[in-house]
Amino acid sequence: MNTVVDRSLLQGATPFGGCGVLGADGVDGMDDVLRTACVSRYGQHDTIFFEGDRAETVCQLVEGAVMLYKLLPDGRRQVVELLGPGDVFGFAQGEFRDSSAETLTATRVRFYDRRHAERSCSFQRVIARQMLVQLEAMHEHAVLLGRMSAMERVARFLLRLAVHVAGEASEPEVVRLSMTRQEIADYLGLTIETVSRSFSELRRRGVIVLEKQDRVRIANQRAMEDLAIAC
Amino acid sequence: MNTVVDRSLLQGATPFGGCGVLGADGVDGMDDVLRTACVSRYGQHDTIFFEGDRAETVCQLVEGAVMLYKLLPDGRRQVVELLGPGDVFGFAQGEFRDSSAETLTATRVRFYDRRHAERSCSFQRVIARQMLVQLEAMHEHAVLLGRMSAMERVARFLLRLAVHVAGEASEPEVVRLSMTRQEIADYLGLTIETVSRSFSELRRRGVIVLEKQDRVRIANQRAMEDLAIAC
DNA sequence: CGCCACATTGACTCCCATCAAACATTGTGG
DNA sequence: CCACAATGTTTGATGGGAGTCAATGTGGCG
Repeated sequence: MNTVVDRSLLQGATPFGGCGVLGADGVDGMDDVLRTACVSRYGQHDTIFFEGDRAETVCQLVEGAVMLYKLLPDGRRQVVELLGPGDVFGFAQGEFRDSSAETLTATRVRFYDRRHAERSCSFQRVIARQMLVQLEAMHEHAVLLGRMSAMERVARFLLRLAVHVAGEASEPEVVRLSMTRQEIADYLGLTIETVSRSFSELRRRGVIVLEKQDRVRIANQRAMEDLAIAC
Repeated sequence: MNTVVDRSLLQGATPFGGCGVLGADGVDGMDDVLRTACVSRYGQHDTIFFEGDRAETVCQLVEGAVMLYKLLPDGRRQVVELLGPGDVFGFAQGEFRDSSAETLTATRVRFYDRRHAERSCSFQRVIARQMLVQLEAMHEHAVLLGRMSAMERVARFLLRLAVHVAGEASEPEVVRLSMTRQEIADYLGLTIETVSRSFSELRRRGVIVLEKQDRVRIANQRAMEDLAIAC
């Protein structure tokens, strides 16, 4: 007596990607969750919600890319997560969102009612899975932020995007950033100048080619991996 | 027809603390989960598991404190999480543990069988909750690692411990670290010397008093909060 | 006491942030 | 179509915060 579950709910992974997870079992509130879901479209650099907003929905990225970030009172910003199709976000522990969400590209987002989501077993399963994937990604990122040099951070960032794009059909080893230098800097815990200098240095060494400002070809995969320290 | 659930399963929060969560509903595999659970004791600085170990259990901290850390090939270490009573850890996305777990104090840990845990609805609910709490803590920590000065990191660290200890009966504003300077450094993304210098600077300014090496009295709460930037 | 591990302090270096200016890219309107 | 903002990026010069290396201090325990 499986409920019919939109397949898109059952994808999800983290930095810019999505892979399979299963769900949909016994009798629970899944019907409610799906019945109350709705999809919205966003342009590039639109805000989906702000840190501190009341968290009445759970969001799932259907298409596009989203970043979550937090601000310090003096304006310093840290991008805490990059999300791709299938990823779930905006699920808060307390009453309010713990970070802001902004699109990196044109995007479609599905919203579920939080009350219903919390009641549904299948949904909890998907959430648990998602949170776990994101948590492990955060552990990785903590190592990057706490222990890596600027060059290592940038190399790892590019390599990671490359791996996640690899699945897609587009030319291999050409990564589309779809982030400004400032956004990359705020993700990697660096300044825009340091990110730019790192790109230039990689270009100088022939490790990458900047096809356009937001398109990077990885010319020397091996050198890249050495710089990123085991990836 | 509620199954009888050990209350300890239903606690859990993150940095060194635990607060309530509910669980235990309908018919699911919770019985199995609990029947297969067992508790182990550890001394101080014991390893519970290593990164890369097969992840066949899910762990819950009953008593004590545990840190999760990751190592880079060249030996650099990043402590990615601090856990207290009630916290769940060691739940892996894939087949292997993504980080190592080491006790900071004498500890009791309950182990659940992963297969059973994945089947149980109640358990999934607890896991989802736990992952969420930890994920939000990681977001906070990413800000610290990516965007804060050494002094801000140390101040925030102390203040955070103080808040979590506050609930307990012990003297107010006296924080027990139960971590070496090296462990603190590896958590905050600093070196041992920088941590030590920051403590000394705080002492010099009269913001803290070092009662013993691992006991810190926060003498000037206000000054501390200013240093930690809104906490 | 004297060892041992851990912590503190000092001197020096270097990576990255900061400030500033030039350069590139895109879109707009004359 | 080009001039020209407007935004985003790169490059340069400089300084400071934190890392590194080394020596000294300190507390715990056999």
